[in-house]
Amino acid sequence: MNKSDDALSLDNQVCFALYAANRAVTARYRPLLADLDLTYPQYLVMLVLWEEGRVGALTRVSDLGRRLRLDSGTLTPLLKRLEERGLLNRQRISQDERVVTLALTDAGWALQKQARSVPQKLLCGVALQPERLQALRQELRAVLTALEGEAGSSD
Amino acid sequence: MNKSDDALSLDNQVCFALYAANRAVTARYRPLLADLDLTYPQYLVMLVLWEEGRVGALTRVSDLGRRLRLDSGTLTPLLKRLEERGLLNRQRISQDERVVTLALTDAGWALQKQARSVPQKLLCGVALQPERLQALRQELRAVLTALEGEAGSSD
DNA sequence: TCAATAAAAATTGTGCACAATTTAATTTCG
DNA sequence: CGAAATTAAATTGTGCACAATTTTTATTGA
Repeated sequence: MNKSDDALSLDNQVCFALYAANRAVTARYRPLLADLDLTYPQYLVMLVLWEEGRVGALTRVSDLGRRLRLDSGTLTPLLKRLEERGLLNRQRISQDERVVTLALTDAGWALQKQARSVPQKLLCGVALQPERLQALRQELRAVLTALEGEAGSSD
Repeated sequence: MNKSDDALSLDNQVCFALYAANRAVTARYRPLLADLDLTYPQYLVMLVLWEEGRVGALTRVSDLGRRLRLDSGTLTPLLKRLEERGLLNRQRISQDERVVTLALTDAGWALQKQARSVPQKLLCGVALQPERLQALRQELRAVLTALEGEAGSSD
């Protein structure tokens, strides 16, 4: 049996490539985010809050979950850590006491300034053309869409 | 500031696409692997052992780590679980007592038969052409190579 | 020789992910 | 109205990842 024919061969698995590449990218982020004292998932949460807060929207935990594809089991403890650090406040809304909304503090907004240089720094020293990365991003979005069965072109 | 220009926009981040796609793929695997009572990382370990055991090689924990880019902090407890389930044996070698080698049991080899249908089943119901997936795999390998600074075309 | 160094795996501790369940609030509908 | 169903978040428990340290064994070199 030829290795390149074998569906169980590690090297032939897109999924392993995805798994390994994801961890390699996250590892590349780690020292940059350490300067902000954030983990990668925490950084993603902050990205959403910076983006939605900018237009004056109040982000709910469920909104975050929809954007990041994470549930409350992951988000609740993560958000508590960010709250303890003083980056955001969590508050139930009076119209519906089940809902928790998230509001950035001044410290949370201040951190955005520091974070602006992260994407630039990340690409620095990586020998990959931006166009190629954008093509990859679109391919990955297509995979995500196909797997989720969603119309995912705008969110 | 235009959203599509914003480097801090979630939608523009290749890295988030990678993160989300990876989790979506793993989620797609989960029910298939549940039939084998394996997690995805456990499945990857078994793939390596099936592949290397086939040629009669004794796989070391360090070999696994190199292939999967995982350290002993991750592998040791995972391998202990697989050993407890009777899928493999861990044994230190006499030439160098620091080294732990892994040998599949009969049950470990038997599981390979069940696993053969997994790649097929995974693609079933996913509206993605195989050629496109292979192109994606190669792109991801290029990213991995660029990030690790390795010659990664053969392993 | 034997102390210093290096190497392999294990251990410890933190923080995700995610399934499953629980709690509390809201909505639906008979 | 008021019980049943639904929803949002929190909780509980398991299994990765990974940094940092420790333990054990092997190798090096003065």
